[in-house]
Amino acid sequence: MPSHFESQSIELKWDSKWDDWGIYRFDKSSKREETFVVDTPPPTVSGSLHVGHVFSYTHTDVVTRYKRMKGMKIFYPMGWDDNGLPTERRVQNYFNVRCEHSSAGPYLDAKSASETYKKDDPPRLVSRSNFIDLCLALTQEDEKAFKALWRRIGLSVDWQQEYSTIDKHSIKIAQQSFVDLFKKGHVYSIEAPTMWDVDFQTAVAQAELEDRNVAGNFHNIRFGVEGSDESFVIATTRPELLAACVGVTAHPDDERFKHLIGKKAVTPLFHVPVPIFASELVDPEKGTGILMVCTFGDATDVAWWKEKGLAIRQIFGRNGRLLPVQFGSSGWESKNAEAANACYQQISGRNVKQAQKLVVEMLRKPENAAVGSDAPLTEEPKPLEHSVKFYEKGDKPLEFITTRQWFVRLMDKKEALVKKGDEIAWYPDHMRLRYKNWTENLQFDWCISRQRYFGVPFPVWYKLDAAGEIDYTSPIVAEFSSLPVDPMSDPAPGFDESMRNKPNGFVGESDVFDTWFTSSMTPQLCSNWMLDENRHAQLFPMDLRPQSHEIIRTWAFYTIAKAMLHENKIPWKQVAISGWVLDPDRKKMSKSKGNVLTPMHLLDQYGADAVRYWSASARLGTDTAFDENILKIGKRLVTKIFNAGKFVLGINGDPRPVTEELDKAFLHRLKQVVIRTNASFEKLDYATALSDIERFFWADFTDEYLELVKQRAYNAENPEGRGSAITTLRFALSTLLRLFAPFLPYVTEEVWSWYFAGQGKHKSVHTAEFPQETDFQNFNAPSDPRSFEVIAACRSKVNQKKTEEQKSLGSEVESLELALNPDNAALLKLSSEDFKSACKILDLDIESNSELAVDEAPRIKAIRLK
RNA sequence: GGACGGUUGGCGCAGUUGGUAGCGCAUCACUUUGACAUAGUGGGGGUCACUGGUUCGAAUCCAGUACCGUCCA
Repeated sequence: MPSHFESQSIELKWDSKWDDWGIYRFDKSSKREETFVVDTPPPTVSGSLHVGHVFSYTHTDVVTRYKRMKGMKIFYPMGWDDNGLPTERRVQNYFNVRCEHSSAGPYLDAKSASETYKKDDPPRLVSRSNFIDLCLALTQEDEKAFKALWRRIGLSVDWQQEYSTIDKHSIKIAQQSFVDLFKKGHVYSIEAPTMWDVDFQTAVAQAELEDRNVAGNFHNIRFGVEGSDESFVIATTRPELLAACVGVTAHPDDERFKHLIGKKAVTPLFHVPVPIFASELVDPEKGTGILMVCTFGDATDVAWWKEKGLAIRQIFGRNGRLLPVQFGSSGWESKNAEAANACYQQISGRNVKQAQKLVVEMLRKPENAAVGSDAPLTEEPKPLEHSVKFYEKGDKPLEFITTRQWFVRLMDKKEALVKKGDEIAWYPDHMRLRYKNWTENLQFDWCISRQRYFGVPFPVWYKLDAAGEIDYTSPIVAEFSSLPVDPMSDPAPGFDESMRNKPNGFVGESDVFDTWFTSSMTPQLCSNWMLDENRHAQLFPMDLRPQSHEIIRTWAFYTIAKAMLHENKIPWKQVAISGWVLDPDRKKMSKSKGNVLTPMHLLDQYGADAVRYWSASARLGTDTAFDENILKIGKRLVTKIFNAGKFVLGINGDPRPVTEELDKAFLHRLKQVVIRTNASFEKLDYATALSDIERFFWADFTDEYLELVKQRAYNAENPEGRGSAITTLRFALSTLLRLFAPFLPYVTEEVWSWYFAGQGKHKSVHTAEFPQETDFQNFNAPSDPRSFEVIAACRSKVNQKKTEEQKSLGSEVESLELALNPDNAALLKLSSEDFKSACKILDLDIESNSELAVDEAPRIKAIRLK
């Protein structure tokens, strides 16, 4: 036996042995009911590694290891979420490259791209396929780092079930999903106002939005009323949209504006007549109580546009700059086109900020008024803070821009989706409310088109008419059998490649799927949905879905939606929500705050088991401030297990039947812990299980029982008593190692290997049976389970005395007269030899005293210390 | 503004169906005793955020308030 626990070498040793033995490999022949299937949310590999990863993935592993020891066949895959914008951004920065649809340059492989990298050079343009190759190359590097971490913390993943959300198989399943939804009528494409990020130049979905409070200004602007001298003042935070104004609205009950409803307003600067209508959505308290409706300031503008059939005046382009517009032409009527165009000339081509500044300047000029001779801006802009929608990864406010996008129809299925969520068991239960609230408040169908490159392509082409115009009304969708396809390089069915981009030919859909469109298929990616019926039946629905709470609206929601739309099923039976790791000041860790902790140095310093201990001591759903102290405690526990194992297995002698009252009473207590631990695990409450096991191990086993039984275990003159102790010690150690195994796989395996691996059929503790109540059926019950507590209380009394007298605990007691309640006295007599030897008492007199209550501590009547 | 979670010794947390407050860390004193000083023994430290209510009895149940956090608008 080694004298010290060297975590790093022991981790390496077992990681490679487990791999050789294949103990985590999935048994393909297992039946569904004996299989435990884990859906691992693949981490985004382009994100940085941090302790949060270790934290939540350990939770899954602990539960999975428990299930494995309970005899379940485990399916535990690992995936990498590669595709999507985060990877594109990382690749752009890492190699200093850019990609556009039309771009082409000399081909750069990853090696030459990094060798020729120069920070200050302008980005190098590469072709779409070149860019994708670079993305693939970099994600493969990132995967290696993640995989090394997963192995280091001992995740019991079956590495033969590894996948990436951008590999051929995943592309095929994701495209199958689209084709299936298309055939069922659940997807549609439409040209409509869509939330658009002007920097990334892509559409985004509701789930990717973030409300941010930003500083803005209320601008009060005077509008005219057509055919009169009358005027009124609207308030807006977005004066730059004045040229896009298509209406004016006030609350129907607002007496100030009632007489205007039905008339036409005239805008300043551009002199455009627009309808004035009433709407309940207007808050009369806000601003001036009357406001302008534009193409499109926000979601309410979109709603009014739809409801009132307003005009569309799109002034912002996809790059967030103002498009050229000709007032006086059709759709751009103006009462003074010349003045309007003169004003617009100044802002055309500008971005939002510049345009706003210029418009405000123009509004200060009286000659731009719609009516009267005062400046249209009636007072200085009033600063305010208001909430604005951003793409969660973006820096500029989103614009609503009219573009053609594919959508999954969800708005008509909210009720059914809520019902599906209720069929799933959520841990902790209150997390189901997050799902429910999100689903009920859904406002838009799911926009799944992204104008990006590194993603799964739509399996879609469009016909071109004789004039070369795209016909969007009857898209050509690939057949299942032809998948995967890339419509940008594969010709549409029925066409030859030479007909691409030609009149009467075809064009490929250049957009890719929202990354969630693929990520929401992880259960089906693993079960080979539509490709292997048996495997799908064996693995789907899955048992456990672990994830964190901020992605309930995305990952959980979309996955539930997909499973419902495809097969009207739930994707998993249980969802376990891990909390967040906060920094020591209870603040969320984020790159921008610079408070992100990486895990590797912690693993080096404390060992994988200690890091796992820290993770597993946090309950599901609870956010935890990072506390290095817990790692120290974990490391101490590992050392203690190592030493206790060394001690127990270092005692030689023949095991014999358990006959001693102390041993029986101790085993009885151990049995209670086993029962409680199983119950906790069944509720996925691994944290309570760990704390129960730990407390029992430390207090009852090492501090109490080991000390009490030590002398008897060494006593060759009492073979029965010694054999009883050895049986009890080994059984208890074996049980405790197995109880700890899901949490601390390395130290338990190490100690297990010294003795137990050679004894039974299990060379690894991780494939041994998890302890259960029936393990104890061959042991006789103690006379009274309380005898353990009674003897412990007596020992404590003697220890107290020795400590008071500043004696060592190993010092001898010449004589002791101890008074106990009569029942307790009888119990102590059953184990008085253990008591005497443990406390080094030479002469013991036990007095039965009926004045003492059963739960009262024993009383020292007389003691003589040596 | 809506929903959810939290508030227990200096710090981090447990407290299952209401019955005299627990654990770990830290702290103080002591002890090297056949695994472990990364240890052991003993001690000190809390009117369980606040206000009402139900009850013989409330950290626990009910109502409200305050503060912190998260999610959503």
